[in-house]
Amino acid sequence: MAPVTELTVGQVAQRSGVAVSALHFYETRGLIRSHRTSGNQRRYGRDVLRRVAIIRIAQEVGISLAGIGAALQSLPEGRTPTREDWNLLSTAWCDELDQKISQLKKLRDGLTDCIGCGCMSIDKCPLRNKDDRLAREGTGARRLLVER
Amino acid sequence: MAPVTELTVGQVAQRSGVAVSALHFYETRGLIRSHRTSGNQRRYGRDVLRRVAIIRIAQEVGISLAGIGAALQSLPEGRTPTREDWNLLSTAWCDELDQKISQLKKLRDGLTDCIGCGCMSIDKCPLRNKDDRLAREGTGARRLLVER
DNA sequence: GCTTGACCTCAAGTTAAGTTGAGCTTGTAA
DNA sequence: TTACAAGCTCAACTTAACTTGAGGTCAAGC
Repeated sequence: MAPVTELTVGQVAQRSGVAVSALHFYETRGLIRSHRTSGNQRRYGRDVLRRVAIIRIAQEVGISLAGIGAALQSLPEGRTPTREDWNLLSTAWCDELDQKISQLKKLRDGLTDCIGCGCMSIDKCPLRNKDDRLAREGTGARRLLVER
Repeated sequence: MAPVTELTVGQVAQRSGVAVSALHFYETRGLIRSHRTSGNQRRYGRDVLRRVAIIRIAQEVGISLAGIGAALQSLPEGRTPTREDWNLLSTAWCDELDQKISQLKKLRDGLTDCIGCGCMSIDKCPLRNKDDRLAREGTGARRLLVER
């Protein structure tokens, strides 16, 4: 058997749980890289599994592929990510996660208030009325409902 | 001036902070309703503001329009939502929110562990390896990274 | 040496949630 | 009564993240 160091796209797909077409797609987006055999088939180093795993985790956290790409770019060109690199990324993403969590919490608390309090006349509900307030404040400024 | 009970699409747009085109769109999706003037222009009852507000809140919470539609369907046909109805919806959505929050927390804690612990060899990282484990467990079953 | 399954490329399709534009109609204020 | 802002419909475009399909190549086992 050939050394296990090189993986075909199918093998990567199976081990990572990501479809072959998605791997192709990630490649077009510059998120992963491969070299080709003489017969033009993709071959991946084992580190691609790390990358794909990172990509999936980040997506799960709600980061766009573009964002993930940017983060991965920050890694020294073509280098297999070290623990330092990973550390950096996960710290950054952890912060993003924290932000998202607190945003959601604010919303939830808003809803909770709406349920618990007497505001159920709806018309006085703080959440419900943010919109209206915005409108009255003038522009159609598309501010999000949540305070940032 | 005519009684303020009926709103034009433009007025709804302004008061709700939602674009006219979005209101049209919501209507095609059955999320809001209007009747027409003899000249075929939309007129809305004031309760549309409630509906739109609910829609926006739910979206903010990460619920899809389809999901919102389903929830709104559960309200008695064509009735203006009462405080009871709203209560029901917000309770349900609050639960969804809670779930989302705890999902994110799990992910964050996973990341945090990865940062703090010695697992930074990456290869032993619990997050990183969920994929691989899945692959080994057999199918390409597209399970999400997070436990539910 | 042939069959078969894995690969390859490239174009087009998909879903969500709208936006944009064209061409035409209403409604209202001067 | 006329101008012009606001409405109307319908089709097409947008972005993200892929998937699907067509048409053709590669490689490995029998």
